Amino acid sequence: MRDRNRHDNLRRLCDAGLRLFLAEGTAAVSIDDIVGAAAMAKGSFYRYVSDKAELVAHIITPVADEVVRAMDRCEDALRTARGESVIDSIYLRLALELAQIVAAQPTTILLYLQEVRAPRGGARASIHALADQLTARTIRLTEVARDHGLIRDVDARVAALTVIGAIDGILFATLRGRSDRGQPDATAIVTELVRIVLHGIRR
Amino acid sequence: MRDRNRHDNLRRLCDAGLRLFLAEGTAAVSIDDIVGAAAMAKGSFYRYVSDKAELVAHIITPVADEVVRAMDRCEDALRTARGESVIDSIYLRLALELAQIVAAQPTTILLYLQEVRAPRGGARASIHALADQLTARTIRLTEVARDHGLIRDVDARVAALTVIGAIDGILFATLRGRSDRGQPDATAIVTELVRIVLHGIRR
Amino acid sequence: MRDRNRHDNLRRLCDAGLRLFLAEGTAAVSIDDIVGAAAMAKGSFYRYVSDKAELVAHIITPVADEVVRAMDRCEDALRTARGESVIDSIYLRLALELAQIVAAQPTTILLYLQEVRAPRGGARASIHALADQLTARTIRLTEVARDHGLIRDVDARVAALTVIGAIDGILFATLRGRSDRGQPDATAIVTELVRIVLHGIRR
Amino acid sequence: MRDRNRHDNLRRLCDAGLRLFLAEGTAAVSIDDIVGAAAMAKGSFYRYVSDKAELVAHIITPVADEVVRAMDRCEDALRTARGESVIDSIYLRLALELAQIVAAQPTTILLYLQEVRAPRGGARASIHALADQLTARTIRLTEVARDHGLIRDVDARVAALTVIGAIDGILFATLRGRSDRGQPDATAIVTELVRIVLHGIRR
DNA sequence: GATGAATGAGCGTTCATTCAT
DNA sequence: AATGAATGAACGCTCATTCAT
Repeated sequence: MRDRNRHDNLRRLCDAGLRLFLAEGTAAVSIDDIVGAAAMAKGSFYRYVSDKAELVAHIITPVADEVVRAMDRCEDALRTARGESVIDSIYLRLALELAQIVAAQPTTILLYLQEVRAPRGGARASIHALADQLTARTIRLTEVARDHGLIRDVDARVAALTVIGAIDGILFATLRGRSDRGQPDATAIVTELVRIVLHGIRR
Repeated sequence: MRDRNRHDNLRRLCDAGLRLFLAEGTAAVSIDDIVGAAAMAKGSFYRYVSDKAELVAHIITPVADEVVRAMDRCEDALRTARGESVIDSIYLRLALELAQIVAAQPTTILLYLQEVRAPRGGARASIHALADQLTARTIRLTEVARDHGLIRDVDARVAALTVIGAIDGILFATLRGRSDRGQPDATAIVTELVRIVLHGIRR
Repeated sequence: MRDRNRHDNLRRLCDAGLRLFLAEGTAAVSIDDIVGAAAMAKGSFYRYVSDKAELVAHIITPVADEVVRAMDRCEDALRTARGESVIDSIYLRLALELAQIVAAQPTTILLYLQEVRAPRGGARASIHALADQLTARTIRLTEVARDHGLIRDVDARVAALTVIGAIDGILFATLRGRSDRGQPDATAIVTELVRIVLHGIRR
Repeated sequence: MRDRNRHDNLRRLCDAGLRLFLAEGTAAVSIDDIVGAAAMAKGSFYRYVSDKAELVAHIITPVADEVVRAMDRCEDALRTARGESVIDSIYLRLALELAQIVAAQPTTILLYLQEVRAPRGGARASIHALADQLTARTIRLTEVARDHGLIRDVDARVAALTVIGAIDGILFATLRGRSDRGQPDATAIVTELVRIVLHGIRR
């Protein structure tokens, strides 16, 4: 009962925070704004999180963990894979898993995309932590793919950043566009992304 | 002489502001920080600009105007163009002109890319104004191209946002990456961008 | 049984409070700190005492009562005493009784000495109450002594405050010094105090 | 003119702070209280000092420096002195110099005495710094005196702390007593102190 | 009786903005 | 024209106190 309440209140803070962060940016939202939107006293905020950065982390981390796990599974699968068609399906699977995450949590992903370009600092530690994980894992994935002869023999780091940049840009444009007028459509997004990635990188 | 002085001081504010905005984000930089870095009294700030948003505008607008003019020239040329090879060269010319702007003002472009995803509000009016202009003109360019049968018959708005998203993402990754370790290389960036755009959109 | 529990809990609060008050001062210790150190819920604090001042009173008052009773006994004895050697032994007896209290409750006495100089207010009501009692009784003792011709014919108030000041200062230096490195030694303290008082005041 | 103003305002803050600190203790006085008493905006406080501790330091340090210098002069004089009467006059001179400081700045000295017993921490850094200096120098003075055979052959540290404790206690009782009903009388205080010190320590 | 969640006033501190010099 | 002192609203955060469970 107590735990239930605690969980509910933390959820209300996260929901209110996410909504406000998307509308005004993490830097412009005050603790007062958040507790006001969550219909809660100011002091209660600090019962659930130690500061705004931790609230952002509560919003980001679950999704971040899912994303990182999907990429790790992809990397593991690639390391033992043989045959081009198998490898293709491994990448496709990653794309589908990521698309499901995006479809399930579009607003959290949008928050990430919205804030990740801001310089480190402020309440964005968890956002840049995810960015760092994504960068490192994408570089490793690209190295594995190149070592399998799947993609052009390019600098893995440059190719990885380019891919991330493109996906990130298109995803943001899509999600922000949708969020401006309704719910995002996961299928459309995934189609777009897979097309871009495969067209841009494959030899 | 008076004007000369005024111009120099405004320039110093812009330079200091740009440097700080890139390092910490527009939201996190105080007027005190700016006048401190510009070695100027706080009161003088308000003699040159009315607030932080106007300083950002002073930094962004010249570059924004150049970008918009280049796109307008491209649109004008396209409207009267006949023959596929001519049209190809018109697009290439746009790409080159934009690349020159990026190469000439990489930090200003980086500031734009860094801040454009943050929600409207704060000191970002001029940044979102440029974003709006870019979106509107890219959509029009896409419509013209589609009407000429140059690109696949897609929703012009979706295609435009996708292209902007991809360019924007790659450009940011490139510029931020370069700015982390030295000066950006315009030629490399142009090559990358042209390749992406042509691969992703042409039929 | 109920009372036993109540008494134990109050004791735990007093012990935790005394330890924290000595380490950080009554003003700097929060109710949270106290219940945390006493391993008790915050709400329980208010079941046992109404606020921090009352907790301080629970710590101070028992010792204060002992001190006051010893002084009262001394005063009573003096009022009926005849002969210088008798009177000498009455003073000596007071000194010994006080020394026993100090030796039995050095930390409580140290808390008193540490806080008594802070202005009235805060959680110090009981501490200043003891100070007031000490002052009043010392003045009366001095008056009695002067009336018996035992000490120089000085302003009793000035002499009393001087004696209190000196004892208080030396006692604090001794107790704080000892508490810095171990348990205080009652005998040494008594010796010191008696020497000072008798040297400083007697004719 | 600007400097004049700055000096005046800092002075107003120190005066208001000292008055409030004496009335309520440094811990209980808020910045709001201080700027209210100094008839100044809250933000101005931070133009003159960085926090409450620095304001206390501004009040204490000038007096602390005078005290320390007087003790250093005494120590220097003692190290080269020959003959008991010379040495006596050196101590007397120290007592007079200290008495002049007390007479000139009784409220600052009272603040020191009032706060020095509170545990380290809060805004008391400068107060404990002075306490440390006094302790160290008193121990050295006592060692010199003992080495000259001027005082009983005791543990210099114990003797020093005892002397400080006694002076400190009497001085506080005197100053607080006076400040309760009027201006302190420097001559009376000095007489009392010299008598105590010489009676208590000399062989 | 015991708990700890909830509250909101109050704290120290920062900052954009104004204005006398 | 240039300065930087002055302002006070607003921020992040703490805390004594209350009260439903």
